[in-house]
Amino acid sequence: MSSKPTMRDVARKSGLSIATVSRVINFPADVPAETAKIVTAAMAYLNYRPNINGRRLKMTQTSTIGVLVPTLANPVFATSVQGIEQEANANGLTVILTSSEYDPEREMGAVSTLLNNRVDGLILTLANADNNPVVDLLLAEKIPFVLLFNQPSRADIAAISVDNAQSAYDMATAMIAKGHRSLAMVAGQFESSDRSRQRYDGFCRALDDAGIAQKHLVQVRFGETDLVAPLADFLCGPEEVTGLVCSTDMLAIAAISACRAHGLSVPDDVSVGGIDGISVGGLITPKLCSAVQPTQEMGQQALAFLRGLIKGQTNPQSLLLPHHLSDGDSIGDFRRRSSTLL
Amino acid sequence: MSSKPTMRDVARKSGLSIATVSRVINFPADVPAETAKIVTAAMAYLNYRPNINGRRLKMTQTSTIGVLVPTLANPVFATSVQGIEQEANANGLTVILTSSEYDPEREMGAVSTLLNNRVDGLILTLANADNNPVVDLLLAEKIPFVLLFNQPSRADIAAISVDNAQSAYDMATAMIAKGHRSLAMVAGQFESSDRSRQRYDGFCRALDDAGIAQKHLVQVRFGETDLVAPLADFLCGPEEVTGLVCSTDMLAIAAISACRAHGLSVPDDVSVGGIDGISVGGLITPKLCSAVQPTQEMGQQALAFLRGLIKGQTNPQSLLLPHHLSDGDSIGDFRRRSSTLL
DNA sequence: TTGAAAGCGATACCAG
DNA sequence: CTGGTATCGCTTTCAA
Repeated sequence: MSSKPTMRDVARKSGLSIATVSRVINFPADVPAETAKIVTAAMAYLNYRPNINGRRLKMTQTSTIGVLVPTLANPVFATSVQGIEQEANANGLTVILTSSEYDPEREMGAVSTLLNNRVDGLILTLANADNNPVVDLLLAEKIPFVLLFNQPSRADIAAISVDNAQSAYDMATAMIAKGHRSLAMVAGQFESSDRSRQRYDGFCRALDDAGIAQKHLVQVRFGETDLVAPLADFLCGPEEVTGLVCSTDMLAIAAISACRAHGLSVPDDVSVGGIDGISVGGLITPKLCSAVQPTQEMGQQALAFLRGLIKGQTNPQSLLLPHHLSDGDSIGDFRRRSSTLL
Repeated sequence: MSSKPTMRDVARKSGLSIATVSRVINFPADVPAETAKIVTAAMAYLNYRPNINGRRLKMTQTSTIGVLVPTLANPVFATSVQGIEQEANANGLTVILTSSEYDPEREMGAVSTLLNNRVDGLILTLANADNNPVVDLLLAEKIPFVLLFNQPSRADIAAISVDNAQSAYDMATAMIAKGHRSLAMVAGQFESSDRSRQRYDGFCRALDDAGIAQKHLVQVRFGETDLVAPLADFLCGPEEVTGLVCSTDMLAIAAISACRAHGLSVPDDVSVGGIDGISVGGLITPKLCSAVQPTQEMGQQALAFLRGLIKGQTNPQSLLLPHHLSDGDSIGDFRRRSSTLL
């Protein structure tokens, strides 16, 4: 009485068998409407609630998927998880959420938890997609998974991202075309973001192709949002630059604050470009340019892809979403997109 | 062989019983080091991974908690979930995530899913905390839960929030003190956010107390981020106002964009104030004022509170976090706080 | 210190 | 169309 009613209780109440109760829940079509009505009434009367854990134990599929992101404090990941959640909800899947806090060491633990839960598949954003023990484990255990935002070098791993190196290359090249000869890249730490490294590689290649030898790099620790000091040398010190290429929109926003703090007007005195999984944008004097790839949709895509893998209808494959440079205010777009109600 | 190893396999492999295996997993202290070593070796050899669903079925506690937020696309909720996740992780709890998309109709379904999962407790941000069937259900079934950001009128419901009405009152009052006589409130739809209504109430009270009869209200649909048209009447039309009080930081950001689009400089031509679960801030000419209550910590607090409820060590109680008006750039602070690495 | 065995709640096979 | 029953993997007495 005090404890929750089970199928057994419903069966007793309705004078039918537990097997029949199970049928009206799972295969209503296999049961006469009359019978179904009796059972349904009993369920309602008892306030019955199927215990999904019983089902999970019995079935091979758990209808559960695991998600691992660095942090939800970054809107890029948060909105992608929102997309995953939406798509999961539409397909009767339950989402278990974990985060690594950008710490590669914590990834394995988080994934272990997920696997102990016997998730049907995983969607992950890892610090480093290559040479990652988590990836090896998943591959070995043949658990379906798709990487989100990571761009692994192996092509037979399921992944959804933009071309990180190329997008940075394009942005730097565009800034160079506008006349900039002295550029700095603002990036996250490579250990906790392979995207950063890939984008930096693209940045360097662009400068090489333009015959610019001097490459500046400002690396920012995760969580660091005050770029006033880190950028001092470049904005008003000896290494004066005229343009910044930022690894992410969030860094670009922070960089803009720093520019203003140093008395520079953006984008008049300095140009700032931010790259994201969602957007490749540059503040290029005198107009800003950007292109937005909604991360929410990327999340939905990732789950759709994962569902295909789980059903065995699809093969793992790396998907590169197109990126564009176009006119518009990248940062403004970003902000506007994020602007929702509390 | 093809299927995952179970405790039975480990027992067989180690020549011990399944009960002993269970013991080394759950009560290592109750087992001789020698025995434990054998079992551990067998587990490693077999690549054993406990199936949490078996345990969940047997135990009354599932070590799982359910979370429901309107959306993760709003950084306020996303960071709070991040805080929950962090705290859960630190306590060996698994988080199941759902979202309502701001649709009150979807709340019950989401909570049902959570309850079917037999979560130990819930953390929820509801459209309306009062007269909510979800709350009634949870109360009736005696499932521990804590509301986050909601400020229910009943005091015996666990909740963590700021004083919505009072914070809006304070902000409006501060703006009036600066000389503003014509103010408008920018708020979300009341049906999907009781916070909005409570804040609007505070706004009205402030105007009443100041003897200002004219109260302007601009209500914005969820997802709407372009306030140029909605604010046209107030920013350059017949109803010219000199200050905007926004229900959330995100709305404030959108409002600022709209001001600029209308050729107004912020905060010279117009003042904008944003209220959030995290912050009560106003852009008050000539200086911005704000105070930040980190939502991430609110999430952590919520989970800590919930754990107390689950253990029966605490009683449900409504907690109001203090809010402040102080100097600083509310919007800038917000952005800086959000600025992390991809 | 260890093991046998009884469930936890649901699914699904196989008879009736 | 319906019901009995074995089973999923694990926890937890109760004996040995």
